[in-house]
Amino acid sequence: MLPITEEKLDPRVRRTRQLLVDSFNALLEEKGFTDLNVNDITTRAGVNRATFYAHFPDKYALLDHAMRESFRQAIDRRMLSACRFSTDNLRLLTAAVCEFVGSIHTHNGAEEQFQALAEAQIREQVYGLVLHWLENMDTIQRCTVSRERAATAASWALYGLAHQWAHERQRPDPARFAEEVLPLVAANLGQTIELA
Amino acid sequence: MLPITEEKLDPRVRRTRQLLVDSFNALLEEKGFTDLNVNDITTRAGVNRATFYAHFPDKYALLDHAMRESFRQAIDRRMLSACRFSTDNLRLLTAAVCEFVGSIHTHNGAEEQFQALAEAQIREQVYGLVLHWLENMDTIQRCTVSRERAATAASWALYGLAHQWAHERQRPDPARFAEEVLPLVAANLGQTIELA
DNA sequence: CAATTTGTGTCGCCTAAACGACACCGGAGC
DNA sequence: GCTCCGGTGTCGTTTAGGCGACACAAATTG
Repeated sequence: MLPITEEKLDPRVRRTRQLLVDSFNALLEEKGFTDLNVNDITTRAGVNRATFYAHFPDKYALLDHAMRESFRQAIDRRMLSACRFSTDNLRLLTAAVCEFVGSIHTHNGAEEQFQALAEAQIREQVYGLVLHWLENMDTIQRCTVSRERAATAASWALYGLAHQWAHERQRPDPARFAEEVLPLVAANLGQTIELA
Repeated sequence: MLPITEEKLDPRVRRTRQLLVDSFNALLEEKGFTDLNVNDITTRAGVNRATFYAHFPDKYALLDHAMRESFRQAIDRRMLSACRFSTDNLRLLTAAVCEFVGSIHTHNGAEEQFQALAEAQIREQVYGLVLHWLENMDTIQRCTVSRERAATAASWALYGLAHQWAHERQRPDPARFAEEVLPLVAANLGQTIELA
């Protein structure tokens, strides 16, 4: 029941999606999200424009997909999805979210709709991961609220903190910041579990 | 009539070929040419094995293609194919061949059939380039031999010198070596043209 | 204002590539 | 000897993608 959704899909599909995502990310750095059209993306990807619409309804959907992929990789790289809950992992997750939010903030700070979609993606995945952790806890104590509510609170709190951190002019080290705010996030989970 | 053979071919074909070439080059570094099979190549490229045979009859043909591409890029990068003849360009070409031969020699020194195919590819292209230069000369003087013969002599001499250079234990700088042997190569062309 | 221009989204026809199955060969091991 | 097996090469069927054309909306421009 690992969250590894390694869909064994047609190599052509996988390839085309990757090409589009890569092209999109490159253009994002160069031109920003707003002035960047489907034609740019497909041309650079070496893919026909019609093919784009076979995969994504519009560029917003691609942004959504790209963000999901990008953030998922950031999580996987730290081997957080494979692990179970621990205060260490929670700290690592916090730092990871900070770095991710920070990087997109510095690069695409002004872009409105961009931020919104990225935000939703990140929260969604943090929610999923935290919930996954909670479900696999062996010591389930003091379940005053459902895991879902706890996960919701934790994911929003976590993102909010990262957001604030990203907007500070003099950002402290992500790891240090994570250490600092750990109790706040843990408090949300503390309603369902007993922290070590 | 530029040698830019930018065949406007189906993006799928271009893409697949590139994937195969990249995969091939990577495996070449890791395992060498002999122990490396079609399955390895296609698996890494994310391409079906049958597709490989739609493009190349066997791995030798792919090596041929990869060498051609690789060397052509090395030439294009120095903008030699776009230029006309000059002693400077001849010097640059010599240095380029040395570097290319040197790199494949250090990496795949032992591989027999590998060397043979690479050799043929390089000579062929040097021949084509030199011939192109000769054909576009404006001062055609003392044509005692045909351009084709001169190009043949020059390309073989050039490769031979690069080959010897690559086999020396203490290789001098390619540019320096090119300067040193320039008269030898130029001598072959000297039968058809008057050097400045 | 009308006349472009630029970007978007869709559709039908055709081809490259995926997939699985097949026969073949040469070597390893009983 | 024999079988087994990994690698090779081919074939028929199905599907993703390329291509051009189309209608449409939103700027731009004269």
